[in-house]
Amino acid sequence: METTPHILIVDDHEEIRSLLAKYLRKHGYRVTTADGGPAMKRILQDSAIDLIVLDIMMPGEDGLSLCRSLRAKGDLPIIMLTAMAEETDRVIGLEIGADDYLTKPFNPRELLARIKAVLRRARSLPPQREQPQDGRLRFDRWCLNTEQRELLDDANVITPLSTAEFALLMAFLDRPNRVLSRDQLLDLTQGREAKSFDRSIDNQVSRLRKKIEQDPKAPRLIKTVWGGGYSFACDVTRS
Amino acid sequence: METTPHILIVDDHEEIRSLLAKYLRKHGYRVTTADGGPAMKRILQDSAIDLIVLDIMMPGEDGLSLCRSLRAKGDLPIIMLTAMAEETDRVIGLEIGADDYLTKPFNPRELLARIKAVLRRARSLPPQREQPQDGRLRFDRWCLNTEQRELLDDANVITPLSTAEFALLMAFLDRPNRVLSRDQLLDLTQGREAKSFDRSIDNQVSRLRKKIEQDPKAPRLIKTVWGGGYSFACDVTRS
DNA sequence: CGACGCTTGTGACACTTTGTTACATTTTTT
DNA sequence: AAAAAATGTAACAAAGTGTCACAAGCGTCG
Repeated sequence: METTPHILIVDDHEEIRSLLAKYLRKHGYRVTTADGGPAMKRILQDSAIDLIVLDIMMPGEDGLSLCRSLRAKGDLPIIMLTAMAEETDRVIGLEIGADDYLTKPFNPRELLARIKAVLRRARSLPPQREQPQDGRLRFDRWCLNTEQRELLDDANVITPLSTAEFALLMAFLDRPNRVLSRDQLLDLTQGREAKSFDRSIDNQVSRLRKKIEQDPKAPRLIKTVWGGGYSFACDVTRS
Repeated sequence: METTPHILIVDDHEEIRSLLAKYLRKHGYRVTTADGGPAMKRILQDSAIDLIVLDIMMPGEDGLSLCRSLRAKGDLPIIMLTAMAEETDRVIGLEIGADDYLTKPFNPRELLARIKAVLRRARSLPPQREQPQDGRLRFDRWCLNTEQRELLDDANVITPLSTAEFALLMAFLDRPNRVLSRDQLLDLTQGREAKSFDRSIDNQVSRLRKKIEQDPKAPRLIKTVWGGGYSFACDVTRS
C-alpha cells in the first residue's frame, strides 16, 4: 500500500533539474521535472505528485506566486529553493505557506533530509489530495457512495442528500475525530469566507443531523465543540 | 476558540532560555522552559505543549536521544537548536524526526518564522497526539468513551457532558492521583492562562462533581487540595 | 411564461454553555 | 478567637448554539 513518493522539481535551470532528479532517484524517489509554471500545472493535472521542490527565482510567473496559488488549491507539500540568502525573502517564503526552504547552494543530502521530514508530516494527513477516492465510505450504519453521491443505510435504502449536505458530510468524513471550525467548514464546503454572523454552517449541520443521526437532539456522530466548531466522532473506513 | 500556542524551550543555558522565552512571549506565545530532559518530561505531562524548541547539546541525556524518544511517543512538533555548523549533524537532526533546526547563533526572528511555519503545518494534522489508546476509560462506576465523548454509567446510560466538562474530565483521567493546579487545568483544558481572580476552574469542577459524584457535597473522585488545586483520587483503566 | 418544488442563506428567538460576581463556608494564619 | 486566605456554589450576564420560518435563487414541467 506504501507507494514510492512522487516528487516534482520545478526549476528553470536544466542542470539543476537533472542533477537533483538523478540524486533523488538514486535514493528511491520517483521524480518528474518541469521548467516553469505552465509545465508544472500540466504535470500536476496528469500525475499524482506528493511533493514539489520549487525554485523561487524563475522568469515569468515566479516561484512565490506559484507557491501562493498552489497553497490556495490544496495542501501539497512544497519545499522552496532560493538563491538569495537574505533572511527577509526566506521568511516571506515560509509565511506564504511553503513547508520548508533551502538556500542555494545547498547539499543535496540536506534536501533529501528535508524531503523526508516534510513527507513524514504529510503522510499522516488525510489523503484529501487529488485522490478521487474509489468511492465508498462507511461509517456508523451508513455507506456513502461518493461517485454517485448517494447515502445508503445498512438496508441499502437511499437517503437523498443535497449538494451542500453532501459537501459537508464529505468534509467530515475526510477529517474524522478532529475539531473543524465553522470557518474551516465553510472553506472546505464552499471555498468562501464567513460573513459576520454567518449561521449557514450551523444550519447545514442541523439539516445533516436530521438525516444521519438516529436522535438529532442528542447527536452521536456530529459533535458540537462549544466555542470551537464541530467534530465528526466516528471511525470512517474506505472500501 | 483560538488559543495561543504554548511553546516549551529545552536548553541547559539559563540565559538562552530566558532570552528566547522573553522574545517569544513578546510575540504572543505562551512559553515554558526546562533545563533538561527530566524537567521536559515533567512539563509535558502537566501542560498542553504545542511545540518544543530543543537544544541538541546538553549534558546528560542529549538532545538527539530526547528527540528520538519524543518522536516515538507522538508527533509533537520539534525544532532543534545546534551549536555545530557541521552539516552532518543538522541533517541527522532532521532524519531523526525534528521538524526543523537552527544553528547557533541564530536570529530570534528566524526562529519565530520557523515556529510559525511548523505550527501551521502541525495544525492541519489530525490530533494523533498522545491520544491514549482506543478510547475507553473506566473509573469508579463510569466509563468514558473518548472518541464519542460519551460518559456511560455501569448500566450504559449516557450522562451528557458539555465540551468544557469533557475536557476537564479528560485532564483528570490522564493524570489520576496527582495534584493539578488551577493554572495547569486551565492550560490543559483551554490552553489559556488565568486571569486574576479566575474562578472558572472551580466552577467547572463544581459542575462536573454534580454529574459524576454520588454525593457532590462529599466528593470521592475529585478531591480538593487546599492551596494546591484538585486531584483525581481514583484508578483509571483503559480498555 | 408561470406555477411549483427544492435548496440554501438570513433573521429571529429560545435555549445552552460558560465565565464572573457575590456571598457563605471552610481552612489557615495571626 | 479574630482575621485572612481559599474554596463551593448560586445567580447572573454574555456569548455561542439549535432550529424554525421565510425569502431569494434555481431548475422543472406543464
